[in-house]
Amino acid sequence: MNFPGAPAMGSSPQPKTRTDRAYLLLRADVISGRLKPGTKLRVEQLRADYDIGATPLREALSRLSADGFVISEGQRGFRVVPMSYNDLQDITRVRILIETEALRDSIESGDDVWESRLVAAYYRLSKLEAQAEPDYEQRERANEVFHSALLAGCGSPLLLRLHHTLYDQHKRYRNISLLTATVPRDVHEEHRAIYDAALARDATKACDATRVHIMRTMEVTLEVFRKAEEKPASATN
Amino acid sequence: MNFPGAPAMGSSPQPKTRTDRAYLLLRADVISGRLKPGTKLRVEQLRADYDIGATPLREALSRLSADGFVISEGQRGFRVVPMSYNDLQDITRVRILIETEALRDSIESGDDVWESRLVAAYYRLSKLEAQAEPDYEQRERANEVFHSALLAGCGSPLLLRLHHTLYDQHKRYRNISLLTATVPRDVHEEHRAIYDAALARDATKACDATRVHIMRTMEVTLEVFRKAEEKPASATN
DNA sequence: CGCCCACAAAACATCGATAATTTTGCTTAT
DNA sequence: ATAAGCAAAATTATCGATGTTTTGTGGGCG
Repeated sequence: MNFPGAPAMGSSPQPKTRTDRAYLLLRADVISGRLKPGTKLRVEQLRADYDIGATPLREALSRLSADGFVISEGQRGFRVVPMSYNDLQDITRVRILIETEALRDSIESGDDVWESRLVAAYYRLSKLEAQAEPDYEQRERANEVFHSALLAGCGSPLLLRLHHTLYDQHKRYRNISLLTATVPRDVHEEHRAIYDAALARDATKACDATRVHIMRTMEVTLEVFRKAEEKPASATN
Repeated sequence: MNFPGAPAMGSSPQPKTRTDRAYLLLRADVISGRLKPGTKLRVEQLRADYDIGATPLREALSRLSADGFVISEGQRGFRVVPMSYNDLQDITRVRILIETEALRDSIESGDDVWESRLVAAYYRLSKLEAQAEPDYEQRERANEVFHSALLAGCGSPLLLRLHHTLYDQHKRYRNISLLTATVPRDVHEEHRAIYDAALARDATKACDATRVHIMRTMEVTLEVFRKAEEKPASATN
């Protein structure tokens, strides 16, 4: 009764194996903040929460530890990687390094397809950013698509992979700051600057704009984060 | 991947957990070339070879797949990451990016301890490189220690971590080219240039020298690698 | 003669249970 | 009362066994 299987549906990535599902779920929960920094990840607990066996869970946790989302403490289990002022600065710094390099490459070697995809992504993002009543969920996704589109022309799989991981690690910090969103900031203008420079094939200008953009993002986040650090309401669960 | 900030020590005498041992053994065997590119990693086989249960092995393989040493193919098990001309170029490029950034930082903020360790590492490396009858094992280790010492002053844990992984991925390519060692090359001179610039606190010059050094290493390896690619003797096992 | 389907064998992924280790809580002596 | 030492409890790491998917092979049909 096992047919060769339904044709692949690209849009909804239903993970084929349980390890993959566990990986994606845990990753998403760490990034979204549902799993708080420093939380101990007891396998029994996770087993109940996700309805996945211990083995695939441990495998997923192993992968995540290599990615830097959780830490594997000797024989004392796993816990969510803590967040810190210094860590955010470190991630930001490396992200700038990786992203500007990839962007430069992308701009210099991107073809027509790259351009048109970039235009589309920017158009969509602009529309969402212009909304008076923002849907953060969609906006976040559009933001991610836009940044990916910028780099898509880059010829280095490694750079893209690193960027993906760093982007999500950074996102974790950004997510906690969204809650307390604060400082006035014209994000759209920053995006526009990058976009214009990219289309004009001015790599240096685009990289500068990207640097500014990422730095500003970090600064806003740092602000919120420092406050949150003073009164730690983290669940030690 | 879990490693302390400590400089590379070849062998962790007794990894605390079996997963760790499996991880280190597999990693070493992939890097050394004992496990050939593309080889299918059958769990039963590994189980027999390393005398470690299936669970820790799978966890180790998961970590390695996140590190980029093996690939996890859907429901079709694991295999050693293939090697290719393009991959080497990609790794080299990113390694240069990461290593020069870390080096610049290190030079600008390294203290006395950093300096003295660097002197020691260079001294040892020089001695080994001057030997008429080279011990590649030791030389390789000294090389690693030297490069680590150069970067040790860098304030970014992330950069160091990335460097460590990239260095080892690069090493894998270098190892296969050692067998067919060929092109005349004054490695010591390249090291000296980096060393002198670093001690003189000339970051730009040191980065340039590093770039040259890494590029030369890649070129030598590419040479050998291209030949090997023509007559593929790889085990499809 | 070749292609396709069905079946069998192998390998992978997963589960439940066991062994080993760490943490916790309690007792006792200073 | 406090700190050290021991014992129980919780939790992790690991193993052996079981279900599923994939792969290889042979026979039937066009």
